[in-house]
Amino acid sequence: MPSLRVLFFGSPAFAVPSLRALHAAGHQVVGAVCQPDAPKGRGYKLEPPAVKVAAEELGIPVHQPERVKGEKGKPFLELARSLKPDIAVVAAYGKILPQDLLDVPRAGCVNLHASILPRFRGASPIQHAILEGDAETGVCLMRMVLELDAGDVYACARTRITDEDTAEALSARLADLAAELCVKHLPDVVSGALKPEPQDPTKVTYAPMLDKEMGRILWSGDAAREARRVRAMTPWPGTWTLFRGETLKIHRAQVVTVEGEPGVPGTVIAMGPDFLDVACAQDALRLLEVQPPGKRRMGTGDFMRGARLRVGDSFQER
RNA sequence: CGCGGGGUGGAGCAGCUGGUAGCUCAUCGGGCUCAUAACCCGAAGGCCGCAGGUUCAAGUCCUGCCCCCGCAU
Repeated sequence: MPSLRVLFFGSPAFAVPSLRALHAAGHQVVGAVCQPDAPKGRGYKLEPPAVKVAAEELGIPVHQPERVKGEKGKPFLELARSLKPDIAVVAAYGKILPQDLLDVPRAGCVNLHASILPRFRGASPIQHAILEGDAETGVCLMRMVLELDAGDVYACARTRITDEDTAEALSARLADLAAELCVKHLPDVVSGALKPEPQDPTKVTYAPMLDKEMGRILWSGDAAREARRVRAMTPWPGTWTLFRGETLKIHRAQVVTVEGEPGVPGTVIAMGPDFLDVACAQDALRLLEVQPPGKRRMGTGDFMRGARLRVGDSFQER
């Protein structure tokens, strides 16, 4: 297999297996482009993206342009051209690439997207696949065009979503699938041996960027969906509700079927030694692991003891 | 110097304006029960994060340090 000059774009952990796989497959990764280090965590400590850490370990030159578009992006555009890549592989880079940058590699740019396109174009396909209750999801290797995630698809790999999958776990699995898919098909993409399929425009759905608000538990909703929300928003943005005026994080929960009317949404309708059931509009959500502000996460049993919680107490949606 | 909460028997918490540490659970012993997050009686278990300071007296006030966490990013 001929070694290709690959320019890699990616930032978070999801992109790391692909970067490593390309390197391990003997391709010449001429650069790893990722987001600039950003202040994170308590006290604003500067943290490098996962890709930067991995790239440095592999001896791959790292580039962290502030801008890749417009006038301010010119320097990086020149840099990219100077690397003379055969192809660019993009995996959760975090910035939109302009056309002049997409045109730099001789064989264009491909993207590793964490869904079976055209379902869930956009920034958070993994989380939305869980939230919507999809039975399976996957990754696609696709041609990049200016419109977000709209390019023709070269190949996909699928995986089932289990009842236990959190976004974190599923993301790790998909990252490995992406790495495999990428290494397997890249040479044929560059040679032109593999022809991409256009996406069916009637089946397009979007997975918009997540925010804090997506982690709000809707007691006025279906408990099954809220249970999925807990898994989908793990570890970020996390799932939470309001209890006695303060936010309570919910780390683990499951659905409990309730005959007839569960009761006033948000109300505790049953308690056990290590769980408590809260009424939703449909069925109830059984809380198993929570976290009050300023405390570490704890089993629901511990939480109930400290909070002196009783049946009839309630959680607020907003 | 981003904002803020917290470190009290094994666990989760209370302890207001300083005066010999309390609650719920767990544990151990005994009893009771068809059953229940079972219940009743009794017991053990804490140098109150660390180091100084103020005071007749500090978990409780002051100072410094260590550790945990929430928000924000």
